[in-house]
Amino acid sequence: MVTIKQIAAEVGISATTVSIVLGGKAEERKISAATQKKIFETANRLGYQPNIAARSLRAGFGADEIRVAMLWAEDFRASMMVRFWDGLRAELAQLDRKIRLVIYPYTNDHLDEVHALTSASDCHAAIICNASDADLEFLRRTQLAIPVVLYNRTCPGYCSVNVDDALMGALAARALSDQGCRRGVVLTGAPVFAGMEVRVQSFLLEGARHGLEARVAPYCDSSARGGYEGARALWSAESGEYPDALFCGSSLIAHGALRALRELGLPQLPRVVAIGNGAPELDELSVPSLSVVYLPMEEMARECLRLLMDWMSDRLSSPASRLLEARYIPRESCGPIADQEQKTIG
Amino acid sequence: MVTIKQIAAEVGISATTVSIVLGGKAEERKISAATQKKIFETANRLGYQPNIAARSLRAGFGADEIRVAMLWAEDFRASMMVRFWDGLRAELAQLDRKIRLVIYPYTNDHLDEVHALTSASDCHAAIICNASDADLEFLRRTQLAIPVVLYNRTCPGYCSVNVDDALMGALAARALSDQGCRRGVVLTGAPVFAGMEVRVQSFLLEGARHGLEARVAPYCDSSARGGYEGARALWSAESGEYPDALFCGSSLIAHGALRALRELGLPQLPRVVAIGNGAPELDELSVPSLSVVYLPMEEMARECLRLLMDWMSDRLSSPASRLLEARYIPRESCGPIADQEQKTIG
DNA sequence: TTGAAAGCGCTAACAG
DNA sequence: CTGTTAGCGCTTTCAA
Repeated sequence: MVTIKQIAAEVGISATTVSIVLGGKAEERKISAATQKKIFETANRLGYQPNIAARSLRAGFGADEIRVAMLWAEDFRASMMVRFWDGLRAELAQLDRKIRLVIYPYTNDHLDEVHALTSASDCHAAIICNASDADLEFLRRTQLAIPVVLYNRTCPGYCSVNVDDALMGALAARALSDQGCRRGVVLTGAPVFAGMEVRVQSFLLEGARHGLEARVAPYCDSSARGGYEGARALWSAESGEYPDALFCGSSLIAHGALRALRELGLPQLPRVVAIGNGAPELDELSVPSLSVVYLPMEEMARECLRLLMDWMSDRLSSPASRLLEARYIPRESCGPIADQEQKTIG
Repeated sequence: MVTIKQIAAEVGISATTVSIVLGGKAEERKISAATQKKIFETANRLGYQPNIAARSLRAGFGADEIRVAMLWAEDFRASMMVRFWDGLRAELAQLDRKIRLVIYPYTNDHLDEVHALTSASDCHAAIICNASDADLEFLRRTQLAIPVVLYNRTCPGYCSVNVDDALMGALAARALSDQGCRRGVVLTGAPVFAGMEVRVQSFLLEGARHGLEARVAPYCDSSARGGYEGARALWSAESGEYPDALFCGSSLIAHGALRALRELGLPQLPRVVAIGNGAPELDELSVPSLSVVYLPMEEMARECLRLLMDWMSDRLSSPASRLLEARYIPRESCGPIADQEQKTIG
């Protein structure tokens, strides 16, 4: 990288003068127009960019802030980023410490390439979201340079905030079976981590236990369009009796599916339950409104940050994990669970 | 802020040793357990946090990256942040330079408190989104320390990327009047910048010109719920003839309104057009699917970044503005515009 | 009108 | 086992 020293050498002048000119203080320091011109030209020619770290160090600014990285996989879940971000922001507002939150997009299975984790010179701490199995494997065998909390994943030696994936699947099964459903379909995207499969397996198991026979449809794209096309294909292929229950891996998939089912003009719509990972607002207003097993993402984000603060300030003697509760929220697409004591299920 | 020097002084030891211990190299450097203990205790007691700027400078890491701030107002538009962020990410992938994008949330009317803009020691450049009129006034009278591009705002002396607000309103009016609508309502949130009012005024004007008499409803909350409640109130209050056209200030508002209108069981649904600032995917799949005047947010984000790069590398001799095209996208909630030459409207 | 020197906080090399 | 020194890139005195 080109520095003011290099520019100075190139022009045949001192670094001080270069700093003055590039810092916009040429007039008050009465630097000659000729010198200014040469400096600007050279800076542009060499593609000079100031070193931010050097400037902040010198200015002393930002020394009091704690920089926390929010690692978010840049895939179909990008649209869900805001809920998590919102949760973190809400928690920040409560905290006394000055924290700067920085989003680090990363690619699944390439967490090992994120320099901020393996060096301590980029961030003070990090929250890792959406880790894939390969990413978890990397974490397991690596000693990171900074304290970290995992969102909805577990890994030995790490703090984490989780929901009970098995319970989520079971709740969905119970909701549908309690409404009298007997033939179910699971429509979901290709699993990117073990928990997704746990949800589905648990759904199948708990369903079977309550008279709901279900099968897993071919994986669809994890989007509204994926849900639309997936549901359309499923119901079009059906020759005999239609399924009376649909369990979707995400609310986006469910919204697409609902639209498709409606278009098909079926005599009777199946009941639908989804993992509620999207904006609740949209789930409430779809036609019909969407019943979900609600993923308390904002609350989990807040908990991640709290845990991280505790972990950083040594209030925790060893890595801790916290489990947050996933609730079933009945809406029009599927009625309530008969048994009030949801937590005993599974 | 507490530094390793202070810890060293407190313990009665050199800064080097403190650095070694806190850097996790105590074993290989054979620092005595007693010293380590004292250092850790003191660091915790004083609440030591390493100075990131000093570390990066020392490590030489990050010197090659350009840090760009994305300033986004933390209000109801937070949910729209992802589209913009996605657009920027797409453009980043094309660029040769190594750029680090950092989201800086700010509060409208308080842009002047964003230190990153007035000091050059935090970021190399910034993209300012959602500026309010007060924020623009601040920009007008201030000489910022870093190059900046404005998203969907204009301000003398600044680069900006815009859409034609008047055209957007006019397109909505044309779509509705071309479908034979005669009585319209505008449902929108309280305007946070002049462009929102321009859209509405232009809608009213172009409507009147084509036989569509419209009025502006009381401002609703800028959310799906706001649209739901707003539409419900409007149609419930109606005694005589119902409006046959609805123009919504955002797609979220429209989705709420659609749901409300459907619930009311009207003999005939009004035609609906919204400013398409949400995820197109959702507009396509609502019931009915939503016709919008599409705000090309991702494309605008990319253009912001391109403009910023040009501006920074001195390829522009003076601030430039670019205008992107807003298109009407007919879906089920309102048919097409008869005149193909949309751009001549207004 | 310009330059020399000091120092922001940290760590690596080297010396005891 | 621990300390001294130097220097990362930059800006701000202060001196010429």
